[in-house]
Amino acid sequence: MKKSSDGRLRLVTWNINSVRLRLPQLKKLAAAHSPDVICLQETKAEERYFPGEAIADFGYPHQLVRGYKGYNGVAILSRLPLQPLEERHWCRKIDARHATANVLIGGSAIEVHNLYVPAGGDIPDPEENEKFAHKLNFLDEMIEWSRAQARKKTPTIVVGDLNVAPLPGDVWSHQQLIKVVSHTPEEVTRFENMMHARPWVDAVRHFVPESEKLYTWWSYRAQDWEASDRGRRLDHVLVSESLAPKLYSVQIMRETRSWPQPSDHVPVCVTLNL
DNA sequence: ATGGTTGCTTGGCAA
Repeated sequence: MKKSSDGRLRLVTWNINSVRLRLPQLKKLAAAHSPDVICLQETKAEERYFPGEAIADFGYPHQLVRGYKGYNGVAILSRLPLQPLEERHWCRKIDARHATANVLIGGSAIEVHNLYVPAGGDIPDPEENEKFAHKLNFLDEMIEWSRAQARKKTPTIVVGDLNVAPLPGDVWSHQQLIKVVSHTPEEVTRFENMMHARPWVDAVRHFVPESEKLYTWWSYRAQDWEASDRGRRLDHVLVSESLAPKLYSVQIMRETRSWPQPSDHVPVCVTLNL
């Protein structure tokens, strides 16, 4: 009997910054790497305008889409069947920052959470900047949420644009970004507490030492993003402990930042041998 | 030096 592909799961997370504008890039990514599951953030499309048929046509018929007009929006696209789960209402808002489903593979299920954490504005002070306050509250809720499912047996993967670069090696200059939203001690401490709460394993740092610089985002504002290389690692793949031994490889798809009309984030790909 | 670019909701936000 022919061996099925049940043993391998390849998952990509990508802040696509408009799914309609970058549909050709999504198709190219799917063709190049053939992931089983693609988690998107910042789709920026109402659900009725989400290009679901086109995406099904290039291989992802199972879809869970959350979206609003113009901002936020997340989606889980899959070659494998999905069993939608109820997303949490973070910070008492309904804002399309969370999509969650069981991915059914080889007779078992893996719980996938796709999250888009608020960026938090420019001023790193919750008193002066309500967007930063919202971000800190969101991260506090992620700690509680992780704690609530501590040592749960369900194999779980959390991915998304978490908008925090937790390690000095996750930013181009730890010193110069210490007071910049995404790398402040307030955010980093919360991120660490969230990681310890379930606990989660950082799938990318599982393979790449902390001393090595790693980025998934480069600002549109740089004259030459590649030459200046002032990036940050904002996009993450976290796995529950039982999945850590099954991690096979990770890849940050830096090359997509050079594609025509790129997103400012690049996809992160993780492969597990189940 | 407090700029710069992009994408959406066409004009002012959000990132």
